[in-house]
Amino acid sequence: MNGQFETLSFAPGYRRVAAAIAERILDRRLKHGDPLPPETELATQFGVNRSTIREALRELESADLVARRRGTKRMVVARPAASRVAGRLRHAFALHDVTVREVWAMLEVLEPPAAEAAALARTPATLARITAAVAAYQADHAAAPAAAAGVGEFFRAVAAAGGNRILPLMHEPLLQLLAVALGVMIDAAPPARARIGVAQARIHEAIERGDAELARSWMAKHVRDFRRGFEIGGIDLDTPVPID
Amino acid sequence: MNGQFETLSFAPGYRRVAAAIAERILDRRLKHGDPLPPETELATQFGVNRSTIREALRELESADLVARRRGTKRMVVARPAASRVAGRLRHAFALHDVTVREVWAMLEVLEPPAAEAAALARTPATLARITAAVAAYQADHAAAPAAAAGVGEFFRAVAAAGGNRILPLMHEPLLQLLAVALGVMIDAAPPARARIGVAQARIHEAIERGDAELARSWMAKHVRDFRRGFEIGGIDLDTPVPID
DNA sequence: AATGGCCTTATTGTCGGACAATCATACTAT
DNA sequence: ATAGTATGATTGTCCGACAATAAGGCCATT
Repeated sequence: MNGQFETLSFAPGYRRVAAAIAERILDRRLKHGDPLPPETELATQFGVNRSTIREALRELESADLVARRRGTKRMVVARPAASRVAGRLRHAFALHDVTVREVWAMLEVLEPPAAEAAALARTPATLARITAAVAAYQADHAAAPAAAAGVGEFFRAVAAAGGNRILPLMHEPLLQLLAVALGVMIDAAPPARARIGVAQARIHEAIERGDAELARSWMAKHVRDFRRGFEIGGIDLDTPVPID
Repeated sequence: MNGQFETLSFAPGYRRVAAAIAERILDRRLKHGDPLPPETELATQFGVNRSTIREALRELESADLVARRRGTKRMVVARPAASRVAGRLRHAFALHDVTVREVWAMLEVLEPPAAEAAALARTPATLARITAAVAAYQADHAAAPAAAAGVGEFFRAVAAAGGNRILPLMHEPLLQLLAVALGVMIDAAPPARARIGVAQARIHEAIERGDAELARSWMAKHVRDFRRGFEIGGIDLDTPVPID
């Protein structure tokens, strides 16, 4: 505060309205699932025009703090689903020209602990999802895109089994970013497909038996293996991740 | 496709407009920093009313795909900054009632590899930031909030030194979520403050010397220590993270 | 009782026009 | 070169309007 004035802040009405509603949602005065008042009522309550309200609502809608169920009119308070937040993150990463190497390095950080946690916290339901993912991958030996999707589902199932709700949110954008590169890799390096199947089976087995250390080490090997696959597939690790 | 019709999708005009512009941005036809055409021109180009354009713009603005430089009128194409994305993620986590334990577990996953990477990829500039963070923490022995902020800055500096641009984006929301709990902990458990200082110094030293293994193990110990701090500070690990 | 048709009302999506505030720019005077 | 001034472009906000449609109540049919 040494003699300088702080920059005084303007804020357009639509932004202030959005902030006010967001605050109500974040401090739980508006709970998840509550219907929002109609636009006209919001307009009178805030003392602004309906157009202004609508712009604020678009902002909140884009932030996934409010949503509309399909084929319905009233808005309800929502909470951001993993997939939506992941999409936002994916955009951010893509626009920052994140490279395949960086995404892969993050997977190398996240997945082994995820497997370890899954082995410790598994339940019949979460285990079933992993089993299904492994089976689906091995059944689907036909198309590369399907195989790539199968790889993603396996990681998702393992992450979900760990019981930490932050992990799925964080690695979802990574999986989305890698989807294209994975497809290329599986197409170009046929042995990779088989090795992935073996690794999945081993990891699945370790998680099923509750052997955390084994699950971790196999997962580490599994992720490390991707790097060779990318190199064989001719994917330059230092180019920006390809977008769909 | 077995006899079921796919749900045919309407989409309001403002959403289609937003999607069209977003696509142009994501496929780089509109580059970062490019000015957007004025609203009236967009309206005629899309053949819709300016109100519709404005609602679409609010959506893109909230997604941080477009932004306005302070005190200027024209919109420019932007790319989501770390802080904005982190805020969005923090909201999502908070609304999902994520617990202190979950946040802390993620730090336990992310920070040791971050320290390891920092030791391998450090540069004079990134090292200087870590040095400054350690010094600031040890100078600021007065207020708990300041100390908590210092802890955050240390983690940020280490993450930035690793050179992977995804990591800072991912752990930023975790630090924001933990800020409150850290303040409480530092207030309630005075010895914790000293131990944190020691750990920071050791990690800093290891990174400076390029000793990746030492950096990793000290960071692991450092994060593990937080758990004890939380327990001593009377913070229940299984309650939702406190929001500011 | 459940189902489907019909009507009324409430609400949203979109439009057109309007106006003040203010940013951008060119021009002028010092 | 700098500061003032005039002009046009652009945004923020308002008003009023209307078609389309979701919500909800009522009624007849099965």
